[in-house]
This record gives sequence, C-alpha cells and structure tokens, in this order.
Amino acid sequence: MERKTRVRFAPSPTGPLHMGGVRTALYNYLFAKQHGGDFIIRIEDTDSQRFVPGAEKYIIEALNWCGIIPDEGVDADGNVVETASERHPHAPYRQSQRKPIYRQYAEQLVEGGFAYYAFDTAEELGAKRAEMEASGQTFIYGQTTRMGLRNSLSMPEEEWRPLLESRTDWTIRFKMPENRVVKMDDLIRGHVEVNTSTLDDKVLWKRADELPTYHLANIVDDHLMEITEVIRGEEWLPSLPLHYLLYEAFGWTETQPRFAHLSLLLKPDGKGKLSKRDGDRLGFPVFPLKWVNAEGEVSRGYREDGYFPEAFVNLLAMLGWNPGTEQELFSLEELIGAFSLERVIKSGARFNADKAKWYNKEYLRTKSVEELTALYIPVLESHGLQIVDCPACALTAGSEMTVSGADFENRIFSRQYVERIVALIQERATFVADFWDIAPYLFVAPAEFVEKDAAKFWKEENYTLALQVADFILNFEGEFTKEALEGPLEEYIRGNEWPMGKVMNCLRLAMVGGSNGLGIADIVTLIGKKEFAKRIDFIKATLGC
RNA sequence: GGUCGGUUCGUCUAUCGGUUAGGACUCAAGAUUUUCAUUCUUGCAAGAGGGGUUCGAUUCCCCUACCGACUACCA
Repeated sequence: MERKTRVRFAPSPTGPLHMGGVRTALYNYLFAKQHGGDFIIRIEDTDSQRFVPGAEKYIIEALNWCGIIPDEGVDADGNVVETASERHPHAPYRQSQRKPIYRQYAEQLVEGGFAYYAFDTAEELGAKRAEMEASGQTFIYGQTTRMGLRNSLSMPEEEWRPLLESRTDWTIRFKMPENRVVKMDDLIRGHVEVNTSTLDDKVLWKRADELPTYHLANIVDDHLMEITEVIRGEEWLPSLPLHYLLYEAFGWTETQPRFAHLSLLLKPDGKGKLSKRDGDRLGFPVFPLKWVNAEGEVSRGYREDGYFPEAFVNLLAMLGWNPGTEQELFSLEELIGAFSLERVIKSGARFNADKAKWYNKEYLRTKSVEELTALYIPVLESHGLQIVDCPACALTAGSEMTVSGADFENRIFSRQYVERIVALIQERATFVADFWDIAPYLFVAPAEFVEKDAAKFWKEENYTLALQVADFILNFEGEFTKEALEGPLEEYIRGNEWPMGKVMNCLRLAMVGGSNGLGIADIVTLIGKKEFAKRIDFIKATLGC
C-alpha cells in the first residue's frame, strides 16, 4: 500500500542549529513538499545532561525564518505541540514528554531475546575501557565481551532479577547478532553491507532517567509517527545496521522507512567539518540566527549579517545538490519542484563565503526599491538621521527641506529621497548595510578629503575650471534632474575643451571627499543646489583656491 | 587501531564509456564610464596515484594514498 510521504527533522536541543542542520531540515522539507507529504519536527531531548535552554526555540525560529514551516510538531505560534489533537495525532513531539512510551518497547525486545539487562556501572565500564586502551586495545561492549560482564546474559536469573528492583542504574542493551551481514540501501549512497561482528551492544534504555537513547527513541518514534523516509546526516550511517536490526526485531520491516544520508559541510580551508570556530576565524556566520550562549559568547547569524532568507536557503540547497541544469537561482517553490535525492552529492561540500555573498547580491538586485528602502531606513536612523514620509517632497514650514527631500542642516530626509538613492545604488551592494558605505555623502557632507585624491585633483589648473563648471550647474535654469542636466553639462565642458576627467573629479572630490562615487549629475541633482554650493565653499575654504 | 563513506579547476559542481572535460564563484586582463561600481568580452585553472576490463576510460573493477564520519548510559 502506498503510504503518504512523511519525513521528519529531529534536532537535539543542545545548542543553536548550525547551517548543516538547516540544510538537513531543508532537504527534508523539500522532499516532503515535492511528494505532497508532511514535514514533521520532533525534538530529541533524551539527553538531560546536554539540554540547553532556548535551543529549541532557536531551532524553530531559524527554520521559520527560512520559510521551512512544519506541518506537524509545532503549532501556529511556533510552540512544540505537547498534546495530541486531530491535527496532531502523533503528539507530543518532544521525546522527554514521550517518556512513558519507550520502556514497554525496550522490554519487548528483552522478552523477544533481542536485548538484555546490563548492570555494569558507567565507572566500571570506564575503567575497563581505560585499562584496555592502556594496552593498545579497544573495548567494546559486544559479542566478544558481554559474557564477561555483568548482565542478564552472563548471570543466572535469580541473581540479576533482584537487581532490577534494587538498583536504578541498569540499562537495556541491544544484543547484536553474531556474524550476520546486514544489507542496507541508502537513497543517496546505494547498497551498503556491514558484518555485525564489528558492531557493539548499544544501550537502548537507561533506568537512571527512564529515557531511551537516540537509537531506540528514533526507531520507535519514526514507526509511531509513520515516517516514510529518514533524511539525516552522514554521522548516522555507521548506526544504520543497528537501526535495520531494530526494525527487524520489532517486526516492523514492512513499514521501515527508507534512508538517505547526507554528506557533511566542510571547513572552507584545511581539514574537517565546518564548526562554530571557523565562522569567527574566517568572518562568516555558521548559524542562521545570532546566538548568545550561557557564557555570553556571541555567534553571528546570517539573518543579522544581512542575508535574505531566500539567499540563505538557495545557497544551502546548492551546497551538495544541483538540478543538473545550469540554473543556480531557485526560490523555495522552485526548489520543491526541482529537488531530488538522486542528485544529492555523496561527498562533503566545502563552504565558500564568497559564493554565499554572491547569492545575496543576486537576491538584493531582485528586491523592490520600496522593500529595500524600508530595510535601509533603520540603518540611516542608526547614523543619527531622521527619515520622514514626504510624498510631495516640498518645503514644509520650519524645515529647510529642499524640493528633493533632503534637509542636510537638520539631518532630515524624506523616504522618497532615500528611495531615489536606493534605486541608484542597489546594484552596487551585496547587503542593505552596504548602502551606507557606498554613498554616505548623499546624507552627510564630507568633513575631510582623502589626501591622495586631493593631491591628485585639487590643482589650480583643475579647480579654476571646476569652479566655473560649478557656477554653470548653480545657474542651470532647466529642470534640476539628472536627465536634464547631464547633456548640457557635458556639452559645456567639452565645448570649452576642458579635460572632463580632471574637472569632474575635482567636483567629485568636493561632493564626496574622495575620487570615487556616483556620477556628478546624479549627486548634485540629488543633494540640491544649496548643499552643492555649501560643499564647494567648504572645499575652497579647506583646500584653498 | 577497526568499521563505513568519500576523492573532477582554489571553491561549488556538470558529464549516466567516445566531449577541445562544460557552467558558477573567486582572481586577472580588456572594452564601456567623468571616477568607482555595474555591464560586456576574454583569460587562468581539474579527473589523487597505480594496476586492470575495453577498440576506447573522468566514468566500471581492484590496490594504494589522502580526507571524513563513527567507534559513549551524546545525539
């Protein structure tokens, strides 16, 4: 019988989700949506020791920012669902709240002869491990050692049975079959075989906190939640044989999900997988959102760094997957249509910060001026400017605001003025925050001049001409727009056979403070004649003429 | 150490045995521009090594090397 596609993302709330985790969630989401199925989020908090407050909320907020919205597991307010309902028949979705479910399944395995009780303390095992490592060997709790350890296989029942009652530190371990070849199929990696003789007896359930370990909880919940495909990180591939064997032991092989193991995200340089430290070291975020840990240590996030969620999702999708065509820009909707596990790359992908920026730049170009302006206004305000709405851009009582909507004196600018600027510099930026660095002089007059540029251009033979050009601009009678001014201005300079570059750069030096920036006609028609004249006066007073 | 996985330009990748091994990012050069940026053009740059199989291997097989994951009462 064809089952409805149901996949899950099952993070452990031990810290912020890093971008590799977001990618795993994304691939799960894309797969689910493409097959018209459900994307479920389940919190795997079976390790009470490593629980980090706030991590769960962070994870959901991060996915939400990316547009990865779960069908199940989280309610409309972004809270993990704690009780079952019609919409959430499989709740709760936090494993700590599913505590009562697991023990019976663990006991079921013991009864079936697939698992056993183990009474060795953590200290005893630690000592054993240290002892064997000292002689260059590796200790594993498994088929070669289990009969020499304290468990319900090695001890007579009358001896271990009372221990079950009197002690609270025992565990249930899986009894790994001997010398069996487990044949597995992975949607990405193909056929894989492993001999069980190299595998150990994993702990499935811990009496101490009455919680299962990952392996048991995972299999039980995936089964109960009717998961059809498990798409997870490569670090789980080595435990896949155990998971196969668990499905078999439970008698659930008929509905066993199919597995797909994703490769890891690697460091941009050197060896190893991408880690939190790489971001700090190389200057890019490793996390989707900013995170502050208990010690007050701050990790930057893509969102706070100015990335658009669409760009972040796009770049993540392309890190380890490609459509087989040369298309690189995909919306989430397009990704849903194009995605396929068959085209997921087997090898690890090295993250490249330059490419990440390129994606953002591409998305920034597609944004509307209105949207970008709304994002830019807070940046301007942080520089001490006031942005007001001024549809007419006309003079208002008590304000020096020019017709162009800029009042340099009082540092007040109209939103419409900002929009004109955004339209001009949009394609020069990678992030909205770059807007300021590209053209601060459109809001604040230069207070000083780049020495090198001033020395190069502010020479008598240049500025005497430039000042005449300035007069031409000031006395320009036509409509004071770039389109109207540009032609006559150029004609005037060329007509006099003056050196265009030198003259223009003199004026640019006065307007900008340096020798690069927008076109002179753009700048002067934006800032207006009054501000233009002020800047000319200022450079004359400062550099002399 | 053992088990499993991986290996095409610096990076992300295409190639389903026959290609001048393609694209993107980065970088460089040129053109355009009043400067800068944009844009356009061009360039640099790759099949880890060794054996097979085959008329022919980047592609299939084996070995070696290297990289990675796992080897917890963590996920």
